[in-house]
Amino acid sequence: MNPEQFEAICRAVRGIPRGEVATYGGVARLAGLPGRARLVGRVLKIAPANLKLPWHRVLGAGERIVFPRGSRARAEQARRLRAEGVVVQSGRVVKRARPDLDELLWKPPRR
DNA sequence: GTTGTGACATTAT
DNA sequence: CATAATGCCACAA
Repeated sequence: MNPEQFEAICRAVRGIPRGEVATYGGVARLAGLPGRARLVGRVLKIAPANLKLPWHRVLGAGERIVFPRGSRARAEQARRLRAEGVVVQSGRVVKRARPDLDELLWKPPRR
């Protein structure tokens, strides 16, 4: 990939707020590279750690962690997500830290 | 140049 | 739920 694409993808990933998540395909689209989900994965893999990218907020389709069960990365990602208040169950994000729209509409807490 | 692999996605069966 | 077919394309062998 060229440097611009690398930058665009890093920017998109950096743009994911704490407690929120995005998918590889979604990041690709946000980066202006629709259909290039694989490239996003590659960038996250080769991105130097000093960039401090919130890679743990990037998930596979269906908001699933893509790393193999039992792998170190798998556990690490779940750990980091939970540290932000995200609910992860069997490798899948069940609930974000901040209430989503559906929840607000279904359960308006205040009067 | 060809092939296999990979931090993926989408659609169809 | 699972598997397969496609699309995508960088990279290493």
